Amino acid sequence: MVIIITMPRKPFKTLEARACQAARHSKRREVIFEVLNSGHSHLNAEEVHHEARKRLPGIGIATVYRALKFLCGCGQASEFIPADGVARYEPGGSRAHHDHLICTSCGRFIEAVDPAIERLQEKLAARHGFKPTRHKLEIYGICAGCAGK
Amino acid sequence: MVIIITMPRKPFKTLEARACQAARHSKRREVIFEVLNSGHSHLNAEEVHHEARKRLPGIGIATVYRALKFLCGCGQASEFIPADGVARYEPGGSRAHHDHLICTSCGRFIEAVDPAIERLQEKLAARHGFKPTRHKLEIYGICAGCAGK
DNA sequence: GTTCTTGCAAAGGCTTTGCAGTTCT
DNA sequence: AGAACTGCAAAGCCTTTGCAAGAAC
Repeated sequence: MVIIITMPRKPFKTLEARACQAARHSKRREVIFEVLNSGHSHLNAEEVHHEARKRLPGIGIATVYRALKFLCGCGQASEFIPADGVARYEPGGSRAHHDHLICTSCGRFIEAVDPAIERLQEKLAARHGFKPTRHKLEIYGICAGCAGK
Repeated sequence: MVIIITMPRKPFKTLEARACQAARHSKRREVIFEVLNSGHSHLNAEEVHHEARKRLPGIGIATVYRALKFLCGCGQASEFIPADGVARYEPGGSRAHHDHLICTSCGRFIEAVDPAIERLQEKLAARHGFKPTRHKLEIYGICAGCAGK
């Protein structure tokens, strides 16, 4: 049986260079880009909005959502959706790929990569005649800090 | 910095045996359990509802959601949330763990497991002082069928 | 009879969209 | 001027919840 995934949450479409260049210089987008790159990471839209407001008090949540989709489309940000279904955003595109260890006790996100796992994933996909374009690995559990308590 | 994940979508809580036994015999729950085990897999709540209606025309969507959470809590079903943020359900608990290859062209879900990857994931977590409880690996790409076209 | 379950409708939470006004080129 | 961007409020979608009625024990 074939299951069709309908995507009510519109995935950002990868924009062509043309579209990215057609973009105008916008203070809002710049600020949102800065927020993503300011050390805070894995922020959700609301948190990005909160940070952005500190710099541009009038900025609206819709603008934040629009800018995030735009940045994702241009490869300047990436979106990921953890088990609670609420999108979170990181600077950069897939270039800086990494997986996540997510602490279910304190909510901390730890970034990690293991080249060996990456290779095995490729092989696993190949074994099923599948051409992978991207993947997502999330490990939920208890982080070192929380385990110590 | 620590990020707290708020979980607006309430994760099903693992029910104690007591709670599972306190449950009454309910035709609805039985039917929903059957739907999950009927060969259709990776159904979302709406699809489960649709199937369940064929057998019990009057069943409501709220009942479906409640039953799914309940079954997940008892380990008789498991929930997973793919990149579109819409929950999908499978029969069985974590016992029958597997990862997913998801075709972005036709929407097909392919189940796969690779013990070597599982082991490496454990090691990766351990390397970060992290005690994993569960994990999720999704590989998005093009399946063999779609690639052939 | 008490406790659990259900349907319905309403509410919630996150995200997108329509539209009129604003900004950039 | 023309095209893109923005804020606001409204709408959408998926999911949860309150409540009165129903079913199970």
